Formats: sequence, structure tokens, C-alpha cells
Amino acid sequence: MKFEKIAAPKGVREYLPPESNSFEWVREQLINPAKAAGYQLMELPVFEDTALFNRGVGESTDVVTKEMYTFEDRGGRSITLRPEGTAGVMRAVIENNLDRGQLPVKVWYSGQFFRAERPQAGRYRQFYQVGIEAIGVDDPGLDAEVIAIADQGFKNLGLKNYRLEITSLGDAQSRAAHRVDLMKFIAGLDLDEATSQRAQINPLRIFDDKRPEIRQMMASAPILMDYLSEYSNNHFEKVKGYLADLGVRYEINQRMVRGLDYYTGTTFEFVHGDLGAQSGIGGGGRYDGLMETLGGQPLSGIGFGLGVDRALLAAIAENTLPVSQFQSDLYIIALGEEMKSTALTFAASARRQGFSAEVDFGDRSLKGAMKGADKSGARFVAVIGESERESGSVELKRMSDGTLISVKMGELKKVLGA
RNA sequence: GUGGGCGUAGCUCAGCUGGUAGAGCACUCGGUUGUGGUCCGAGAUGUCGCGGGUUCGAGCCCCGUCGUUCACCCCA
Repeated sequence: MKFEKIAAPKGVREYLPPESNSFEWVREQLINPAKAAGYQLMELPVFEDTALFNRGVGESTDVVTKEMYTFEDRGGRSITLRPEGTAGVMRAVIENNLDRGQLPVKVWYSGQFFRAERPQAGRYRQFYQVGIEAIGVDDPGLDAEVIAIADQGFKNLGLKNYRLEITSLGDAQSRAAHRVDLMKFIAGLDLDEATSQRAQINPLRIFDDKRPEIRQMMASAPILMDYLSEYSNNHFEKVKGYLADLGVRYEINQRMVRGLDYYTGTTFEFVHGDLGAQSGIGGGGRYDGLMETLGGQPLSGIGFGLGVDRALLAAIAENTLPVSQFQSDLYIIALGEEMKSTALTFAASARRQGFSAEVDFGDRSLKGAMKGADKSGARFVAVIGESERESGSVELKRMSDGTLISVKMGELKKVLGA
């Protein structure tokens, strides 16, 4: 009887040892600055009521119209695998009245997100993000701090070849005024069918077109930043000032376009230089209307999402991953089956003493076991035989230079260090 | 969703103008019975992604399909 193999679903990225160690490290580096700034964990469902994203992310976005994993559950409810994190956080904040306490609500999250796109380098159908949200306060200092936290995450990874682009999308009035003029401008252009259709849905998208001829046409298009209200402009000036004070380097990108509809005011993106087409490693911004749209108070908020998969690719490209292999302190080999119990007991004792210890399994030859110890990268090896069992002490072999050091099983600290 | 490249042992790949598969690495064992990294020897491993077609004969040609990859699109 032979069973067929089952493959992973298309487009999912899996992290297996030893690469998973790098993945875990990257994720930690990215989120640590947020923890240090007082953000607290929020664990949310990976699936939500479809309406949350339709309403929250926006019906005009590609994310909602063609990239969501939507299905009906057994109770006839329309369910969607989350394509991004902010809407879910907002839903939970509103539902649990977190915004009735001290503001801003500061939370972080980490997990997988889903988008049914054609897979490509750095683009997967299931991908990982860490992110934060600060909800309920509209303070340019907060905008700057949020951006600085994201930037610190990338710095923690040792990345250098990335840039931070920022812009302000202004408030509702700013955007409405700009949109009128921009539509007028675009109507005068000679665009192909698909492009002009896209322009109807969101004219800002045309700014993001990569074709040189389009870029040239758009060179003289009206820029949103020229339409900012006094309030928006003032707010943005302060953000830039604080960023400068924080030593966060940025570039203004007046043509930045984000894929989610809810962004207003300060908006930003981190772009890496070595990643090919999928170069965005993180992004975020302020969202004035989102909470109200989802049935909550009319409070503003700001947050970001950082791509863990892409950050890892960037770290690989820049060769900044730590070389240290994740190794055990102690590798324990039992000489024959009779000694296995002693070996297991010793390993458990070593772990209680605060050291990582692994046991060689499979009853292979001592030579094979030593090879296994070598490959595991363990710092020390202990061979357990009759004399060890009788005396209660072991000879620890330091693998780096081969020296043998005798020590009582209960006093590993003397050799392995604190 | 649209286009192009690719798909041979666990990994990296070779396989000439079609004649039914190979290398290196890795893996297991051994080089006399309690100590690794080098060296030497031995061994196991593939329905050549899958399904059709052409042919006396296909890993090599054709079609389809799936996967992968790059770009478009989109974005983390």
C-alpha cells in the first residue's frame, strides 16, 4: 500500500530548520522596539466577518476586490482570511471598549495574513507581518514615534540599503479638492482602457504606474501635497520636524500610493533596494475615519505593518543575519541501552540547572554519535557509561578544542559557566 | 488575473544530434571493542513533476496540466 504525497498549498512560504531560526530572530528584532515603547500584545483571529474588510479596507482596493480568501462557513456566515491587520485590531478595540480607557490604545500583533495573489519573489499567499497600532490620539509626535519604531526594527536587523518615504494624504477636504483637479487632468490624457478604468476607481494609482511614458505624462499632474489644508500641512511639518530630531532619515514622496483606502494624513513606506519587484518591506499611516466607519467613536489612529518574510529576504541580501548557530550547551551520548536512562536523567538535570541539553538517540555507534554531536554544534559532549553512572561525575569534552574536563553531574555550572 | 524561463537522487547539478540514468555534497556502516571535525573503504536512494501524443524506442521532440521562478499587476 502506497499513499500519494500531499503538497503544501500554492504560494505559501514555510520556514523550516535551520532557516526558521533566522525567521524567528528577524521577527523578534522587528517587534522589540514596539514592546520597549509600551505596546502590548493583541492576539486576534486570522478570520473575520467579511464585512469588516469590505467596509474597513475599502471596496475600491484590489486587496478587497480580487485578493481575499472568502468562503462561507458551516453556519452560512461569510468569512474572510485576514488580508491585513489594522481592521481586525480596530474591530477588537471597539468591541471590547478598549478606547474607553486611557488613550492612545497601544497594541502590537504578529501573525500570518492572506492574499490570493500570483506568487512571486517576496510575495506569498500566506505571509507574515508584525505591526502596531496607536489609537485615539492625533498627535504629530505620535506619528513620528510610530515611524521611528518601525525604523528601529529595520536597524535592529542591521539593514542599511532601505529608505523611508513619507507623505501626507491630508484630511478629507484636502483630498476632495485635489481629486477634482486630478480627475480633470487625467481626463485629458491618452490612456489605455485598463489604466483609465483604474483611474476612475482611484486616480492616485496612476502616480504609481511604472511605465516611463505614463510617468512622463504624470510629471505635470496636480500633487496632493499642494492641496493640504492648513491643519494637515501644519501637522505634517511637525511630524517631519520630530523625525529629524529623532535622527530618522526620510524622503518625501509626493506620489506615494497605498493599497488600503483608510489612510489619511501621515503615510509612509519602507522600501528596500535589493528585493526586486516586491520591494516594500513595511508601511503604514494614520487613519482618521476607520474607527467610525467600523461603528466606533470618531477617533484617529496610526499604525504600521512590517513584512517579516521580506525583512528576512532583505537581511539575507545584506548578509546581516547573525552567524551564531543555535546550539545546545551539552550533547549527551549513552553507551548502550542500559545507560540510556542515566543519560535521559542527566539531560533533564542539566536543563534544570539552566543549560540546554540534547540526548543522542537511535543507539548508533559511538563514532556516529560523536559525529552527530559535532553536527549539532553543541559546545560540550558527555559520554555516559558505567563509570559515570557509578561515580556521578562526567567528563565533558569541549568540542572547540577537544579538552576533557571532569565534573559532577549536578555541578555543571563549574564548567559550562553561569 | 496576464506573459516569459525552469521542473533529473535529500541538496547543487551533468546527461552530447532521441537508444530505458550519473557526479559532487549530504546520509548509514566500517577502518578491532569508551570519544567528533581530515583521510580511506562499503552501502542505500530516483515510476527523470504528472497526463497524453509522435517514434521500433523519449529524461531529451509536441500538447496539456501542476508546481516553481521572474516580470506585469498589486503590495508586506
